[in-house]
Amino acid sequence: MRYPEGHKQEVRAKIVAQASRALRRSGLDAVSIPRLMKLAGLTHGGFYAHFRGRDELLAEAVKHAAADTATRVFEPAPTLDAALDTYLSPEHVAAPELGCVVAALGTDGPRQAAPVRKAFAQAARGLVERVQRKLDPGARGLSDEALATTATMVGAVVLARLLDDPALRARLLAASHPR
Amino acid sequence: MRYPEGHKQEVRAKIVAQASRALRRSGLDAVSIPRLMKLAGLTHGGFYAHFRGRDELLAEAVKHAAADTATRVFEPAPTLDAALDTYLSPEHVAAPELGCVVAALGTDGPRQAAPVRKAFAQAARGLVERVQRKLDPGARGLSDEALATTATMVGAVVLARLLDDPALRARLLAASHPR
Amino acid sequence: MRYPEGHKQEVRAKIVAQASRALRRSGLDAVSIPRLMKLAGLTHGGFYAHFRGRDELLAEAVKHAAADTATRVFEPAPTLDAALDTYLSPEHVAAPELGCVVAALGTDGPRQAAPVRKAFAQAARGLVERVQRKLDPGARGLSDEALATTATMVGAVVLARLLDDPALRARLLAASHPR
Amino acid sequence: MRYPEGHKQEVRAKIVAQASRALRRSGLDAVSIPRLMKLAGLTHGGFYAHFRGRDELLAEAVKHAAADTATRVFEPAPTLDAALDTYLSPEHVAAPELGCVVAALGTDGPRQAAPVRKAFAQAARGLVERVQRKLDPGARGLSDEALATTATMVGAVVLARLLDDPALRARLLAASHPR
DNA sequence: ACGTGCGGGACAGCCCGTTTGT
DNA sequence: ACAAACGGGCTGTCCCGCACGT
Repeated sequence: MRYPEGHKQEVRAKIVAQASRALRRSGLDAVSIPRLMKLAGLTHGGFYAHFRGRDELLAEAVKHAAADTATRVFEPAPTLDAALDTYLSPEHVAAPELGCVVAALGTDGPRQAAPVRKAFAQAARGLVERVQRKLDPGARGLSDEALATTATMVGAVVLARLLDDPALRARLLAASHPR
Repeated sequence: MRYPEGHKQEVRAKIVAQASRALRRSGLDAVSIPRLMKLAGLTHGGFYAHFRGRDELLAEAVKHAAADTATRVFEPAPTLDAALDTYLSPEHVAAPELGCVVAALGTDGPRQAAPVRKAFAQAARGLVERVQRKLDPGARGLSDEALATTATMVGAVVLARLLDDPALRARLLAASHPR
Repeated sequence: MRYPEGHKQEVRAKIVAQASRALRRSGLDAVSIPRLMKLAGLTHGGFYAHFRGRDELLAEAVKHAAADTATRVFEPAPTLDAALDTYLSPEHVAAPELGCVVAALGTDGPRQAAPVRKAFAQAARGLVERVQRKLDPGARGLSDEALATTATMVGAVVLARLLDDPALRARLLAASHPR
Repeated sequence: MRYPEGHKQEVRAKIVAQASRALRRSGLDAVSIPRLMKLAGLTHGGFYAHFRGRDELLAEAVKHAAADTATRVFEPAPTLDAALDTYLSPEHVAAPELGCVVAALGTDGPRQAAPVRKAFAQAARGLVERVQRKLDPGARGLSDEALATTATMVGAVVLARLLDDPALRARLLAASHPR
């Protein structure tokens, strides 16, 4: 083979990782295949060796971003309180490209093609499950508390990113923290 | 004037109204000037007689949508509870083109050009103010409760639109209702 | 009446005069009604109070330009030789907006709508007649010599305007002068 | 490559050829990129893969047309007389899209952007050189006779196309023929 | 696997000619 | 006589998807 074993998987992962960040920073429409491939150090021509089309990449990138949030926010946190400290921090609000894909793109999800929409749905459900697990690791299903808490934290980050008054933004984040 | 008095304002209003609905249904990027003008019964040629450019229209449309939500959701409601009944209803979730612009496009706001971003910021603040007024009509400033409630209701609608399980969606909406 | 007697004729004449110059300087397509009316100190809306449409103005302007050439080039000249001195001068070549409309726009004539084309045809025939009159004031009809001389002088100015070598241009003009 | 070897050159040549004809028939302004590409069997989206912009195409098309005239008029002609028989023929006058670009568009040349103007200048000079070569194949430089003859033949075709009297047109062409 | 290049399609912004009402 | 407004066209740009060759 011309390329080392596992090369393809590496490249694919690199593309997805770049897409995952670019999506959250700039939105779904702003990220084009040429730009994306350039970020991955390639040209746009090779894209279709890795993905059937744009939507397949987007779906993959949304999944990647969701997993990224789990790793960055939920896994290190010992309690829900600690997870919310991170999720509702000014840093998370200021760095959407590294943050929660649901807060970054949630409103765009329902408008996408089926595969992408599915990925968003799974990301949303996964977020609630993460919260649930912190609330009660042994529980089965999703509690009302987990649902409401997730709604609040997502809404708080969305609203905070919209507001242009830093003081109000800080108050909103604090007020949205259960304790 | 070629057209009756106030014709221009009518046409401008019609364009803005169409934009306001189209935006919330299809997202900011999906609505193009040709499509928009066609919805208003015109062709794209005359657009620049009404607006300086695309962003001016978008800003206007966001403001229109925010006012629309105030009219449809908050003004008829005697109490916050009643307003939330409407805001968190399945009908609101299912009809984004008639619903809250913050829930429909919130995550896109921060990525827009300054005039549009400003309109989003004002819409977000206006939403909190509406909630505040229902909570305590005489209050000055925004209370923590208003901020948190707004975050919850916006997040609940965003999340509900993402989820593809109707039962879970209904539970989420109910759980996000303070009472 | 709101405007003094003869106001309309004056305005029409001003528009035609501006068009006549603009045409020869910039070509038929480059002269737009808005620009033209602004040059005449008016807004473009009133244009159709003076002309049925664009072509009527163009035809008028071509006629005006043809008469202008007669006045500037042929009337002051005592002989054909003197007329050619003017027609083939570097000044005429350098200032198309004041020069012969046939040399300035000749090739565009055949592509215009009927009324404009007619005006060009008349301008061309008039040019030959002017030459004929200088050659033999008493003659009836057009002589071969007048036809050939006109062809040469028009072609010389067209070619001279095309060439970007001033020395060659001067030689061309001199060589195209019968004596 | 997706397309056979030399495909791009073929497509570019096809576009230029269509432009070259359309230009001479309809004028520089009348030929738009969408129309042109449609004539070449393409859509206007791909145009900028072949040309930097409109002016690059126009310059190319003018050069192509000049070469076309050389091939059609001058190369087959054994003598200047024969070349003039063709150049001053009713057929040439009636078919500008296949004829001399200087006679078809000469007056538009000086009004174009630099690259196009240059191409016109070269076409004009080339025309004189062709005449010179027929007059005296061994000569260096351009003689007065070649300059004047070229002016006459160009002017005759321009004038002939302007006149709407077929009989007069025929007399003009005959009278402009040196012998 | 990847680079290059091409074709179709869409859009923003601009300008123009014309109509219609005042 | 005027002015606003509308319909239509065009340029330059971008993007997606694909077909090659390497």
